[in-house]
Amino acid sequence: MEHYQALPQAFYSQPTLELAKSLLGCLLVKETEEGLASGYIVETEAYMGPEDRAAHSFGNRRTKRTEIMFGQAGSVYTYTMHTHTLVNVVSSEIGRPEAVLIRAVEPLEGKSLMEIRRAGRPQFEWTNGPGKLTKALGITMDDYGNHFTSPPLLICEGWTKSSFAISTGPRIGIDNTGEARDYPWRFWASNNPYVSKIRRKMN
DNA sequence: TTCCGGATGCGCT
DNA sequence: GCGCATCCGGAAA
Repeated sequence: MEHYQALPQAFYSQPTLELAKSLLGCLLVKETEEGLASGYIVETEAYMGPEDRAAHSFGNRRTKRTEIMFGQAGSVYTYTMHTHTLVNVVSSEIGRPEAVLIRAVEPLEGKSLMEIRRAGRPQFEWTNGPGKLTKALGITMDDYGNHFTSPPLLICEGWTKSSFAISTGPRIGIDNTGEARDYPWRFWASNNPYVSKIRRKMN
């Protein structure tokens, strides 16, 4: 992990919607006792704090779980839901609880490890969803409150910005949140096979 | 397409 | 304390 150069703190000081786009193509790296695994971020969603009905921090809700969202940009916000761990990048200034959810990555290193962690499923299903990528990379609640500039969980420079196109659309899985449901705060690398599948909703 | 695991938080009793 | 909902995924039906 020594030869990985984490993006500097300054990277995280851009506005949340900008950060959500800037994170696309960056390399997410996790080291565990089993070994190192990494992938390029190909899908993100922005959660815009107190005014965003879909955010855990809506209305400045401040609990043990959301506490880190009020902390320094670049902090790791992990939470569990329905048995899965999801990972977010805290953004905005201290006291403004905004974050970017990492929804999908493209596997780069540690593929044999990922295959085992993902129970032998085909490669395109290792990391094409927020709960899947944490399992494949070995991201857990132990990462909560750490910072993406320090091991064992890093965000590093990846693809050059001009090498791929960015698509935009509404977020996934937040159907019961009023108008916030339709905000186009999901970003992904166009035509990338590792972007998560849109969950069919049954209205 | 339907069901449900199981941590977290909330609103109510 | 209890019931319910949730930024999901896998297996059953």
